[in-house]
Amino acid sequence: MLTTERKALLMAALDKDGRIIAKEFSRKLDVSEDTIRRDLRELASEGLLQRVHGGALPASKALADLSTRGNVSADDKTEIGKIAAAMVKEGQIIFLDGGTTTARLARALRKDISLTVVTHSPDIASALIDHSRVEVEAIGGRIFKHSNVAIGAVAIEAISRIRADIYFMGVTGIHADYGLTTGDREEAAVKRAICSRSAETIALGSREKLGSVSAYSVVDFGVIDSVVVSKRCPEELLIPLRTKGVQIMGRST
Amino acid sequence: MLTTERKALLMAALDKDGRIIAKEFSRKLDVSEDTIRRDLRELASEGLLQRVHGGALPASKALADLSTRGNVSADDKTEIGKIAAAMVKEGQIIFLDGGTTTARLARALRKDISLTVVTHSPDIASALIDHSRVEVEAIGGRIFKHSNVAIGAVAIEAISRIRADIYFMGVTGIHADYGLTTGDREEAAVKRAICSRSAETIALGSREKLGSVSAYSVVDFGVIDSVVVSKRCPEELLIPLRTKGVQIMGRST
DNA sequence: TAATTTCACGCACGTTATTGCGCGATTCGT
DNA sequence: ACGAATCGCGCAATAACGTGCGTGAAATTA
Repeated sequence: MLTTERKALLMAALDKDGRIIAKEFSRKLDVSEDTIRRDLRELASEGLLQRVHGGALPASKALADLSTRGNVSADDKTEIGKIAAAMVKEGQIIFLDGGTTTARLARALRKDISLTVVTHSPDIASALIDHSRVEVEAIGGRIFKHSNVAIGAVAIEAISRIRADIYFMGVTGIHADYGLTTGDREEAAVKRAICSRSAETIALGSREKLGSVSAYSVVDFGVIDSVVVSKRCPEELLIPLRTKGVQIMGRST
Repeated sequence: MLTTERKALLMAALDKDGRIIAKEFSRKLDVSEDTIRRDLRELASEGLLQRVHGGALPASKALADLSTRGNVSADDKTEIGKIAAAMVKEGQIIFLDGGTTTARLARALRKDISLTVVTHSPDIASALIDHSRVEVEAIGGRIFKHSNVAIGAVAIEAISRIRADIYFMGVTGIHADYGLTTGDREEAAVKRAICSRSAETIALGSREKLGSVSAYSVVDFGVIDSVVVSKRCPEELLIPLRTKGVQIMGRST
């Protein structure tokens, strides 16, 4: 049984059944579960399927995709959202990035708080519909499907007309040497534009972001004022950041 | 049964029925109620649904409107959405209004169709995330909470830079004498702006809209090209419109 | 051909996730 | 206000996970 052959069988089965259960295939193909898991991991890293506990699902299942993405360190993100929400003061103008962590922040805002939220994420805009005293200013532009935010020249132009008190930035990588990074060039450009229009920038860093690096640099430390992390976050991940003079928030509370 | 799969089923059921009853799913999927409750709790913490005693409901009112249960002329809207979606041709640029009927239109679009959708509704933008070949252009501006669409000068300015093939307009009133009307002055202004930038304007009229009038006039017949109605719609409601020379679509199919 | 490298695989181990159940608290319907 | 249904939480058993390591086969090199 060739590796490639086995992977092809896995993909075919996924296509047919809409799901793969690792254990089943282990028996069916008479290889160890580890091997199947390895295969699935590799196929997942190629984006051909979506790895889940117990097996795999099609990659295209946006629903499964979204819920899984949100599930990575979910408690972390909720906590960070709460901490960040507590930093917001009545009457401020804040900019909220797209992403699951900022979505938590939006939900963690007091229902009766009165402020202005600017966002280029349709999801964030929709999430704030229940906050009757929160004025929402949506930034338009071409929607980047991967993260569901508006990007491009139109978005950047619209951002340049805004002035915010705080920008809560979501990134995919926070690294002492490489600064803040994200997976898309245009998204990075938008984040930079927002930075330059905000009095204060605060990055939200759930555990898996710390110490990791993505393809495109957003800004270096120094541009951002602080990083919010959860209490759960191991101290050793923070040490490199502290040496860079980054203010860490949410630890001592 | 994979955990993720179960969650996906829950979301699908919520989408379809507009509610989830924990006990029912416990039996249907043959797992304990605790497991369902846990799933629901987790999905709720991700903002994907709203937890209630006994089960769960859609996360937001907007999403609740999309479910077929407990909605005014829901089937009507679904049917109209399908008819309108069938009018869209590959490669076109279409403008989608906010509202539940246009949301159904968006859902009714073929998953593999390739076109550009312009919208000032965050909900519509989010709804199209699964349509990987649909390019979404979001119009920014101040969000009008009542209908959750971008309005104001910023929105109108952004609209003025777009040129669309078809505008699918949602209104709250369609009346032979008063034309098309809606409940907000600024929303009416936005609709007019979109009209003027679209080669063709098609109004979507679920049954309860026909013959009713709202406070603010959008446009008169003559500006719009046709009205889509459902088969269920009583003929007598249409007679006044026919005398005005409005083209009625979706009846003879 | 013999030595060496590369690779796939399975196994063991410690870690994490999932699940059902019991319990006391909360909420709902009457 | 009261009984019943539902809830959240902690616990323990089980399943699944990732990783490091050893083995042996295949490929490469000398």
